[in-house]
Amino acid sequence: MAPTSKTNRVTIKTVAADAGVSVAAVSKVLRDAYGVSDALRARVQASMEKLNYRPHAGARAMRGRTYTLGILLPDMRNPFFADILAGVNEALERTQYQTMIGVSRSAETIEMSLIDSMIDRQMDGLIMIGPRMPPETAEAVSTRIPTAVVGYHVPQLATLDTANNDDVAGAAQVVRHLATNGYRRITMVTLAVPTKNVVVTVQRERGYREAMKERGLAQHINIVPADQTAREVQTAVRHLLESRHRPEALFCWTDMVALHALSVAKDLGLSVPGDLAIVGYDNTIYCDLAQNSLTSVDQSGQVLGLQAARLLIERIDGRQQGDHFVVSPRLVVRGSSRPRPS
Amino acid sequence: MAPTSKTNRVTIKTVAADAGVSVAAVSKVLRDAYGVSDALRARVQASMEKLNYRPHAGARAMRGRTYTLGILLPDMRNPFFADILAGVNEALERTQYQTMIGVSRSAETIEMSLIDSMIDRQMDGLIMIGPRMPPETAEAVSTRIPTAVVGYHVPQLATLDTANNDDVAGAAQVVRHLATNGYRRITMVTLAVPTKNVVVTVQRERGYREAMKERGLAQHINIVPADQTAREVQTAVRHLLESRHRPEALFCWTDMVALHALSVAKDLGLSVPGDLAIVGYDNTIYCDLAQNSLTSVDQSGQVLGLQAARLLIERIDGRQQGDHFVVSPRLVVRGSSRPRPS
DNA sequence: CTGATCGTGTAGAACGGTATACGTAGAACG
DNA sequence: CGTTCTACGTATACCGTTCTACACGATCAG
Repeated sequence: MAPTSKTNRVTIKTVAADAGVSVAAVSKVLRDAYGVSDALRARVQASMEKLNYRPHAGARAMRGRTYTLGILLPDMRNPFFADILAGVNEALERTQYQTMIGVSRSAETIEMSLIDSMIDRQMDGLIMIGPRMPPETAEAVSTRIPTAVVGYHVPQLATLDTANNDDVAGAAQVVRHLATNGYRRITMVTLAVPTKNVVVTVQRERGYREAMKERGLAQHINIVPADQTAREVQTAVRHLLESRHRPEALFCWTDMVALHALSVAKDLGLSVPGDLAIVGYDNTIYCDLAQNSLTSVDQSGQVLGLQAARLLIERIDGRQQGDHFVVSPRLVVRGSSRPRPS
Repeated sequence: MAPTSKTNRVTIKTVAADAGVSVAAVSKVLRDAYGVSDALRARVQASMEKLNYRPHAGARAMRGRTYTLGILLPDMRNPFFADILAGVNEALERTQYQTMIGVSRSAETIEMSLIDSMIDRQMDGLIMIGPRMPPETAEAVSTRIPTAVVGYHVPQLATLDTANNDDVAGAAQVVRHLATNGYRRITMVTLAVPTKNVVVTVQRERGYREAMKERGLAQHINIVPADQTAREVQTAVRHLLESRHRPEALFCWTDMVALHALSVAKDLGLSVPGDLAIVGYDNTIYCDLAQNSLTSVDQSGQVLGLQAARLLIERIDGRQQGDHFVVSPRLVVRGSSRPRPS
């Protein structure tokens, strides 16, 4: 038996009685609704304070808003997501909204079941971060609940809002930087997902491809997919670095992969960047550690999170057309991609 | 206006009508309650399936359970917490329970407001991970909502359950290992928090102190506090490594600190472990990367999470006495603490 | 002076479930 | 054969809010 301690919960009725007004009046004060005098408001607020009243979210969910936003995260391990969350929190600081996080472990089935349970819990809106679902599904979701999405390219949709960095440009910057520093055999390590244009990795692959052609390196284009797990990544990279035509540089779709690549390189006795340059994406805190000194693309996760939250609230408040925020990525050069000794 | 689309929501009434039974009967099936025949159950379940019915969490919260557990996390950046979450998820896989995560950013005020909002949302129970609050507060929380806590030492309390590793033993293992490998000036880098015995860091400090004395190194005992932020940690470590009597080894209370220490050491041109041994705690995924090769203490986050979830559900189901799970930590030796060259 | 308008507050029906109390039919029992 | 028990279902009060409809007094326009 869950001890709901029904004995003496302070409800809206208690407050109303204490303040000597009707329940409806208290509700109005709570919702900041029209038709309350300053005097009444003050009286009610004093009572709420005194009784330490807190509205019951479940009851609220029956009719109105819950003032809770759901956040869908692919995994807990990527520190980049922490930046995004920080931005979301910043945006919500001055509002009534709270967040609840769900972790999908990058599986579409878990993703969908989490979305369902967020809807069951009457979340007012949903922020999805790098979802795995196809765009039709995303659109379907957005018709059921106001939705904003980070790291997912669907600028054509009007039913949901997006916040992205320009992944094509970011990847292109990486390639140009490496090419300028004398690297030619640049291989990209990407994520093994069904090729859908909406996913950030596919956008980065495009940027990589285009920039390689632009620099006359088309014959060196090589995109290697690897799964999310540490083992998969390491075996893929190891295989690559032990091959006869070892790449001169690796462009990894995310920092975590780049860190694994650094590890494998070190294991194989290769020096970075002497024998191999490595570049990541996201510019997470680990890049700056001296033992990594990893060149990476900063896509301002905090800004993305902040904008996504802002857009979502606008939409909850009634906006109908899609709004799509884009930030320019910025290459942060560190030791792992210093000019190639000729 | 949030589109609550009241038009055609499938409720328990719809299901009851479709199955040709009463609302109460459907509710019984939902709750797996006593007094339903197999035939009725089957019929109702078929209807629910057909109509794609999903119970409304808010409505449920008014009287019964929400089947949702709140999880309180100090921060998103420590990968150790991902292990714990994995364990919790594992434990809940076969149950009806779902989780909602809140991040307190290590601030007691945020912590308390998150707890309040979890209670407002009628969570059936709460798992707190490494909370910052004093034990009296934790006890107060546990009287309001069934609570299990990970990484928080309050074995004397009966109102809440705990899952811990033996932090004293873990720290002692580190010191003994370093001492055996020839290190004498072993300094501990800990977290700057008000000294409360319940916190893991304080327990680890105790283990460090005891083991140092045991090995006759009492005169080298040195515990340096540093805040959670990257900058604070780095300046503290830098100050330490530039001092006249530079320590021979650093025992860091968590891996993140150890990684920063590695970075500072590399910056200062110190070789690890040649000039300085470094040991962390938690054995997170980063320890195993070759560029870190960090000796660390494994406290099986997954097991802790799993046990915490198990204990919490037991308590929700009515257990009154406290249950306290303890796992033995295991030292994982890597390159950063190899024997000292004499 | 009359009716309309405005500002403020109240009453009470939802909302979608849960849980209690109770009805009923058939079986078991003496 | 009457009584009690058991198994299964139903009717309905209730949970704590929101929100629509409306009441009421004061002010204002004509």
